[in-house]
Amino acid sequence: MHSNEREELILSLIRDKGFVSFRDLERRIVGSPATIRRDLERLALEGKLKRVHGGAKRVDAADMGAAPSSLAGVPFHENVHLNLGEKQLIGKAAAALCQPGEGVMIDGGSTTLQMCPHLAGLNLQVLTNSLHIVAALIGQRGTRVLVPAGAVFPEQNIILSVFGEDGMPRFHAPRLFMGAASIGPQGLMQADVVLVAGERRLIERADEVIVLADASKFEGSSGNVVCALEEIDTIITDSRIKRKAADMVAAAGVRLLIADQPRAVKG
Amino acid sequence: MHSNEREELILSLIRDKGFVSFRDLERRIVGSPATIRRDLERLALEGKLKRVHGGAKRVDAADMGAAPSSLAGVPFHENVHLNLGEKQLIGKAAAALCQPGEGVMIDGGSTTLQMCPHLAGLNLQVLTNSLHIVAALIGQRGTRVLVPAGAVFPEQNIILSVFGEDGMPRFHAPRLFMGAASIGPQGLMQADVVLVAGERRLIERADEVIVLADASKFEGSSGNVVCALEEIDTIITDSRIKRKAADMVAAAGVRLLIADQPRAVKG
DNA sequence: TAAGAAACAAGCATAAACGATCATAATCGC
DNA sequence: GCGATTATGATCGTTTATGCTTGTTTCTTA
Repeated sequence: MHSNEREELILSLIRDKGFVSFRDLERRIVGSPATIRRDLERLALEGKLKRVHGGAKRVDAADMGAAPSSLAGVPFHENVHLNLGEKQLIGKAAAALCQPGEGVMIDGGSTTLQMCPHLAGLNLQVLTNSLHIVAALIGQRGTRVLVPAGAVFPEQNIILSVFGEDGMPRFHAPRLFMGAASIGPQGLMQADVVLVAGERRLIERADEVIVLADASKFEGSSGNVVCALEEIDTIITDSRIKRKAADMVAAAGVRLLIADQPRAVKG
Repeated sequence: MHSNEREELILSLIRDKGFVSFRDLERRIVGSPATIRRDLERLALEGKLKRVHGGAKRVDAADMGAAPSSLAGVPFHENVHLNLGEKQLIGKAAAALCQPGEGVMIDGGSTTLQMCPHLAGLNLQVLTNSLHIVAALIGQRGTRVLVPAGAVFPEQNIILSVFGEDGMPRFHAPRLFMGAASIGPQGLMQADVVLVAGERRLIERADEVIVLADASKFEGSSGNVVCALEEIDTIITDSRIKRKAADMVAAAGVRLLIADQPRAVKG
C-alpha cells in the first residue's frame, strides 16, 4: 500500500465524516502505526487535516487564523491553505524572536500572517503595509498597529506610498519579518512586482531582516528579485528543506532556523 | 466515542434547544460523567457554550461582555442597522455631490458608509481614515483608496497619525463627507473623543464640509464638539427633521439637503 | 431553615496515544 | 553501481484522555 493510496483513503474518510479515529485507520491500512502517524503528520503540515488526540479531523476556519474583522472579508488566496501547518510553526518560531515591547515590521503574506496569533501579550508596536495583517492584529490586547500612508492596492491588499513619503519618517525597527514567493541564488523573490517597492522601503528601516519561507519556497524561482541573499539575516523554514538549498543559504551567511526542530540550527 | 463526536453532539443539542441537561448527556454519551464534565469545561473555556448547574446552555450576548466598540456610545454594528433606510438615501444623495474623477475625503461612520456603494464608477480618489470605509471601497472598480499614516485604533477602527505628520502633506480635496453623533447649537459632536483630532485635520484640508446626519441626530446633544455649525457648508438629512432644527441650521448659513425629497432644499 | 439529594471539583491511577530515536529497506540521482 | 535520500518498522519514555474515588458545593423540598 503506497502513501498515495493511504493519503487518499485518509482524506476521503475525513471528507465524509469530518473525523477519523486512529484505531479506524489502523484497521483499514496495511502498515505500522508509525507510518499512519507520519501520514497524518505530513497531511497536517500541508493543512489538509487537523490532528487531534486519537485521530484527525477536518480543518475549519478557526484553525486558519481567519481574522474576525470586516477587513478580512476580502477573499484570501488559496495560498493560505497550502502548507498551513508548516506556516503555523514557522509563524510561531518567528514570533518567538520578538522582544516584548519592541517595534517590529511585518510584511504581508500567508506565512507572516501566521505570526499574528502568537504576538498577543507581547505589547509590540507593529508597522505593516498589509491590511490582512492589520485585520489579524486588530483588537489584540497590547498590540499597537501602525500603517504607512498611501494608496490601497486591492489585489494585494496592501498600502503603498504614492507621494514620496509615507508618513513614517523616523520609524526604525530592530526586526523585519518578510514572506517570499520563492528563494533562489538570485535572492528573495516575489511573484507580484507591486510588492517589491514597498518591501525595499521596509528593508531599509530594519536592523535585521527575517524571512519566513516554508521548504517549498526553495523549489521554483520565478518572480521579481526583492533583495539578494546577503541582505537577509535569518530565514525560518521547516525541516523538509533540501540539503542543497540549505547549503546555498549557509554560503550566503544567512542564519537558518528550522521551525519544526527548534534545536537544529543549520548555518 | 471520541471527543470530537461528543463535542459535536453537545453543541448540536445546544444549538437546537438552547440548553442540555447533564442527565440528558449522560444518557446519550457513552462515557463517564467525569468525561462529560471535562468536555463541558473545555467548550465553556472556548466560549462555545455556557455552563450552568445541571447542564449547559447557549452563550448569549450578555455572556460575551461589552462589545469592544461600545465604549463610544452605541456599538458600531448596531448603529449600522439604525435608521438604515434613511442612511442609505442620505448616502446616495451625498454620492451624487461627487464629481467624477475628483478627490474626496470620507470620515468614518455608519452613515458615510452608505455612500460607498454609490461611488463605483466615479473614478474617485478617496482619502479616509476609517478602515470600515476602506473595506467597503476596496475592490471597487475605478475607486482609488488612500489612507493616512498612523496607528490603528481598534475600538473605532480608524487610523490616527502618531507622529506629527500623516504622510499626506499635499492632499487637499474639494469635498469632505462627515458623520456625526449629534448636531446641536454648539456644533457637530462625536461621542468618542478619539475621533475629534482626526476629523479636525480632515476639515482643514477640505474646501467644502458636508455632513451626513439623519433627523435623529438633531435630538440629543451629548458628546465632544468637533466644529461649529458655521464651519459646515452642507448638511444632508431626511424629511423627518424638525422645523426647529432646520431653522437652527439655516440660521448658521448651512445649506440643508433633504435626501428623501430631492427637490426640497431648505436654506 | 435544615436535611437530603443531586451536581460539582479535585486528585489519583491506568491504559491508550503520542513523539522521538534508531535501524532497516526501498528509491532516487549521478 | 554507489552514495544519498526517503520511506517504513520497531522501541522507549512521555503525554493525554478517561474513569474512579473523595470531599465540597448547590439545589430542592419538607
